[in-house]
Amino acid sequence: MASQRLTEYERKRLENIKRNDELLASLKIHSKLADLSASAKRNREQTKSYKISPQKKAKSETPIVIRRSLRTQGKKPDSPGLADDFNESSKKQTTPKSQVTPDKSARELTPLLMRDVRVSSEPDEPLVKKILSVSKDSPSNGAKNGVGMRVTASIDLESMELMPENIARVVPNRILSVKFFPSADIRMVVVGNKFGDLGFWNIDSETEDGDGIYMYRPHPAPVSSICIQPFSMNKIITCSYHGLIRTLDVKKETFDLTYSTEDAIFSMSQRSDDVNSLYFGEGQGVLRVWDERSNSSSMAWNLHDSRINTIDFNPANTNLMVTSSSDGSACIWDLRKLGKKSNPDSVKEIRRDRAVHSAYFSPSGNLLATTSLDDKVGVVSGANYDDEFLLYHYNQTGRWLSSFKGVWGWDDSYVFVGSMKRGVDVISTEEKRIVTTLESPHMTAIPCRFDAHPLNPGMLAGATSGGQVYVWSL
DNA sequence: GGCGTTTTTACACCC
DNA sequence: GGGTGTCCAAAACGCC
Repeated sequence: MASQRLTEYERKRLENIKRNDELLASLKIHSKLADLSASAKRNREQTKSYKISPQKKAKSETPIVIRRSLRTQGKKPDSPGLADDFNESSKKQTTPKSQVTPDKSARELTPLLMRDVRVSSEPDEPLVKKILSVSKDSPSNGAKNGVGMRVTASIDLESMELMPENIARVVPNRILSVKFFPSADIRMVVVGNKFGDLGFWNIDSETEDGDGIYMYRPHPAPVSSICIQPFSMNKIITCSYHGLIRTLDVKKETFDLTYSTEDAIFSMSQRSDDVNSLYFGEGQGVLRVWDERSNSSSMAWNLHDSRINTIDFNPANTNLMVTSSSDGSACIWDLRKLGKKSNPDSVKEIRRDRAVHSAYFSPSGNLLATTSLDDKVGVVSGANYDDEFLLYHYNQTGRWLSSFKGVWGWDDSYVFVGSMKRGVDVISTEEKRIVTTLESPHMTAIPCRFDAHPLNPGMLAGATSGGQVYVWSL
């Protein structure tokens, strides 16, 4: 039975390898064609796009898919013949084994050099320089905005615009996570895709360094979340379905290993007032808190019966946390009352008929928006979040698209959520309806995942399942 | 509650 | 501009 399975995976693996080779070959040809006749092609090919480094391809593209498909299907990753496919040079077993991950192989515990996992042909220097230049300024950025590092503003939806130059294909394939650098000084977007690629797009730097697009492969499986430390932006934390949390230290130019587990990590978040703690959702409903100072994890709480899709904190009271889960609920928790029980009581449970893909507190903390597979966007309000309105919103993204997650803008007025009709539906919490849909002829795909720029009102990034990023601005 | 099965269907490429 | 191949995820349902 088991050996039959393995044979099946081996077959699929070979198919995958072949397909990836073909994909990469076509990309290579494509980029060469683009160089030769850049402006003669269609609109889609004129937009900025990542460029693959030829030397990195064979090494980086093929094995990744294997480990991912095994992992996500719950198979042991170290099946015969697959153990040494990632990085042959680091087979040494000298790395001390972490108490969290007794059976991880050594290669995964070693930090990855940025240049070793670089997939794009762009050199690292301009990106590193840029990030280091803004991370110096960040404390002043934060201070002027007080708690939360977020600007509150009322914006005019009509003036939000998607300019053609603010569109780029940052990575190949499906984007799962998108995040702006929390700086008012640069416009930089970071995205994570299904293959484990991390893409950087410096929107303003096309003259200095090509399209300003950089791509790395720190993970062998989908990048489920990205956190950027607002007070030290040279630290970029990423987590993956493969069970690893890696922290990119831009100063050291390494992707360090922060945490490792056998289970998939589906979500990750930080409290705005505590940069040393990392909250993440692991496996089928487990929440864990990682303390960076002690380099250890707290006890694990069993908050849900299925995967935790999002974790968010109330900006006005970061002791209040909300989790959304595929068990059909979103729950609010008081962190001071989680206690020692492995199954603590929630402050409030919001039930939905099907999986809840997101739950986010509004900028003031007074409202909370959920997006669920029962085709609803819900907004709860009131002293105990007991008042609720539910809005029909078609959320059947199917197999090829990342699920929709409605995000807040820059005050409590609007929730932005992807539309299957190639647009962004904007829900007014006051009018309790979709008041407008952001549309553009430049959008060739459906934006699924969003991030509202924390310091730049009106600037919204939308990421697609084809690796594109759209940035609206005022 | 744990499992196997069924269902969903957008996008990019290529001519 | 239209046809075709990708895809092997995730969730719900049915069965025991």
